[in-house]
Formats: sequence, structure tokens, C-alpha cells
Amino acid sequence: MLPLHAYNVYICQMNSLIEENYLKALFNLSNKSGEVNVNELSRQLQIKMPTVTSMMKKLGAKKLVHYESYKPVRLTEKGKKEAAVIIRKHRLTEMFLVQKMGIGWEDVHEIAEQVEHIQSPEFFQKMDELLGYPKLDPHGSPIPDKNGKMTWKQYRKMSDCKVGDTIKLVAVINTSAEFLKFLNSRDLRLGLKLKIKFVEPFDNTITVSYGKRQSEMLSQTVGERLLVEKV
Amino acid sequence: MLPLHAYNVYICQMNSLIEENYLKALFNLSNKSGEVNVNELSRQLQIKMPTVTSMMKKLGAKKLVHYESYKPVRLTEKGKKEAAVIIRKHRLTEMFLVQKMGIGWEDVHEIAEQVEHIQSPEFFQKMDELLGYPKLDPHGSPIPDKNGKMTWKQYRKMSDCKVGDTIKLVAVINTSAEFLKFLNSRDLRLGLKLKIKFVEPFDNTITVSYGKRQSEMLSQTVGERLLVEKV
DNA sequence: GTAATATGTTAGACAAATCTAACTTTTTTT
DNA sequence: AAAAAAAGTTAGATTTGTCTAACATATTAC
Repeated sequence: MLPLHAYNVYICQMNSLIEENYLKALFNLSNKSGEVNVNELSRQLQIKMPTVTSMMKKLGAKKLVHYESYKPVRLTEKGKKEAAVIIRKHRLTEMFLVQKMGIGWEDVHEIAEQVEHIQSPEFFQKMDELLGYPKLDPHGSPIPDKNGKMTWKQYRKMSDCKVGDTIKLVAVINTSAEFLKFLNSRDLRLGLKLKIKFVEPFDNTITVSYGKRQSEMLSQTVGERLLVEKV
Repeated sequence: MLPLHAYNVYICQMNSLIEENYLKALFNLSNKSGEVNVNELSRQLQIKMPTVTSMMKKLGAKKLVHYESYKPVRLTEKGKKEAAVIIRKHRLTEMFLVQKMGIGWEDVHEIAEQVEHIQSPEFFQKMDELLGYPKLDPHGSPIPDKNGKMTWKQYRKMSDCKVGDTIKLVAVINTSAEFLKFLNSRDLRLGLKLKIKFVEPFDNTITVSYGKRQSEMLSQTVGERLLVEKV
């Protein structure tokens, strides 16, 4: 067998891979003031706290986070930018997988989780082009621009709506395959218009109507994970 | 900022990543009898020999290679299959990048080198489907099927052709960006028909005609990297 | 057939990312 | 305000993949 492709330099981007996962988690966990507790981060990444502490020191030394003992961590501007680039790659990928490859929105997260670490500006540039420069990913989350800027509409949770409201489904919180499959099973997708028919006072179960479904019941758990805007 | 995508399990396929690079290199370097020297492997991967030796022991323990001290290494059937799957993913990706994303054949190798490690049968299944189950990658190398089987035509090097031969360019050996850019600059692409006009006996420079070019000179180095079939 | 060279292995060190156990600081409860 | 709980850190061990230096075996050259 001829050794085609003998020119095969081994590129290892493992340094980034791990660092990138920390940065992304920090970005996603940041509250309004940008703070993240080591404990939360540890839970999110499923990495024990001492390991996280030591990594925070390392990221601190690289000026990617502000770190002081016993205080919550904050991404620096540099760190925020790097994190946003990764999230941009993740969300562009999700959009590409759904729109251009026909993969279901319940399956794209896991794939994007891997693709987001690919180092190739050209690759993501092409995705962006082919998609027509989308602003939102398939779950309604905003795609940061190349500088890491991201405009965020403050949507309302369906569980905060009142009887009689007519609303449009614009985003989902929690992109677990199970939850998205549940939404599929009820024909619930982004852009759908619904009307709140009834809210059970006891457990906040919401009864809604939409499309051909005149009376569908959604638990509070579901209602809290659906973001909507008034029509 | 709302923590959308809070469900974000960190998947680390680093074990595979490194192992996969060894397997791929072993596959690509295998000669007719399937043997690879530790030294070659070391050169290919740019990893020092002792490291390679110890990895061969590890792969041996996992029944991915046959390893005996001071002897060349051979992939086991299991190892060959795993390697072929990675090469399949690599080549499918290259084809996808060229055909569906409009990326130049000189740029796809580096991206595919990263994408090939993605763990998602669905992702590669979709690529295959969208491409119409291609048998060859953009450089003319065969894409192994899902079981790792790969049919290989034994092509001839352009440098072995004689004056008067009419040939078709079917594959390139060496997929370095520099070489492919050189081919681009001469309008040399797969499928192109050429005629051998003259071979300089002194240095084996080949003069060919094709398309609008009546007399293009190609060095032996180039001729050895172009695989052709007689028309 | 021995010497020289190339190839391959062993031993031991090192860096990175992880862990557990023990300790410290901060926050919450009462 | 003291005790209890939660959060965070330190110290030290472990694993993995890498390295260098030194040694062993094969191959090639003469």
C-alpha cells in the first residue's frame, strides 16, 4: 500500500482544549457582575475543587482571569474575548449542523462541543458565510461576533406569563437531548406562537394552545426552560 | 447574563486523540507486509524513539499492534480497523470541505487532521450521505468503507511514463499546501488529461501539454508525486 | 568478521492535569 | 457570638505522554 499523505504533521491543541473548557464554563457561569465561584465551576466541569483552584492560578498568571484567594473568579477582558470566540465557534457549528447538515437540534450540542476546539479561522468563516451570518443558534442563543460582542435580548420565561398572553417561543434554556426530544414530541419549536389558556395555581402547570393542539399541559419545570416574547 | 446551555458536560477524548495519531501513522507507513519501524514512526510523528517504544508497548497490551523488542511493529486486525475508521473520517472530511464548503484542496488537510478525531457516527454518516457516498477524497486517495475496507488501484507515477503517452491525472502523493498550491498555479487538477511531449534524459524533467498549455515543464520531483492512468 | 553506524530499549526525570486528605477561611445558623 | 456548614486552599500522590542520557542490538561497510 502506497503511503499517500506521508506529509502528516501531528498537531496537538490539547493545551487549548482544556483551557478552553475552563474559559467557556467561566463565561457561561458568569453572573451580572461577572463573578463565578470555584465551587460552581467545579460542579459544572465535574472537576474537583483543588484542581480548579490550581487552574485558576494558572489562568490568572496568563491574565485570563482575575484571581484572588477565597474570592470569586472573574474573566479579564482578554479571557472574556477568548471565551466568546469559543462560544461563537460552538454556536455557529450548531447552526451549521442543523441548517446545512440536517442534524436534529437535540443532537448538535455534543458534536459542537468537539468542533468548537478546531483551530481554523477559514473553517468557521466559511460556515458563517454559508449560513448568511446568523445572529442566533438553533436554540435561540445569540452568536457572538468575531470580536466577542454579543447582543442579548432579555426574554421572559414562559412560566412568568399570565393567562391570556399570546407569545412566541424564541429560545430554550438547557439544551440537553432529553429536554429537546420532549419538545419535539410536542411539536414545540422556536418561532411557534402559543396562547396561555390556564395556569394551575397549585403547581404552576401551564395549559397552552398552539397549532393543532388546543390544550397542551406543560409543567413548571418545562415552562421555566422556555423563553418567549409577547406577540 | 443568563447561563443558557448550563447543561454542558465536558467530554475529553484525549486518550483517543493521541492513540489515534499513532494508529493513523502506523497505517500510513505500513509497507506491503504491514511492517513499520519504530524509527520511521518516530520521524513521522516527530516524537522521540523512546516515547514511541513505550507507546508501542501500550498499544501492544491493548492488542492494537503486534510488538516484539527490536522488531518492526505491525497493526493487528483490530488496530487496522480502528486506523481505517480514522482515515475514513479524515478523507470524508476533506471531501466535505472541498465539495460542500468550498475550501481549497490545499487547505483541507490541516482542518481534517483535527476533525478526524470527532466522536460522532451521525456526523460522519451525514457527511457521507450529503456527498453521495464518495469513494475517493479530493487528492484521489480511496476512502475506506465503514468496515475499514479500501480498494486500491495501483496507479503509475507520471515520472514513469514515456514520451507519447496520453494520461489522466488521478491522484497526488503528498498533500502539503505548498505542493498543491504549485499544482493550482499550473492549473493541474485531478481528472486532467495530459500528453507527455518530452523527457529530458539528464534530469528527468518532463514536458507535457494539457488544456491551453502546450508545453509545460515539470521536474522529476513533481512527476514522482503525480499518479496517473493511461487513457 | 570486526568496526562503525543505525536502530531500538531502559532508566530516570519532568510537566500537566487530575485526585484525596487535611487544613483554612468564609458564610450561615442558631 | 459561638458552632456548624460550606467553600476554598495546600500538600502530596498519581497518571500520561513526553524528554534525555546511557545502554543494547541489528545492520552496513570495509
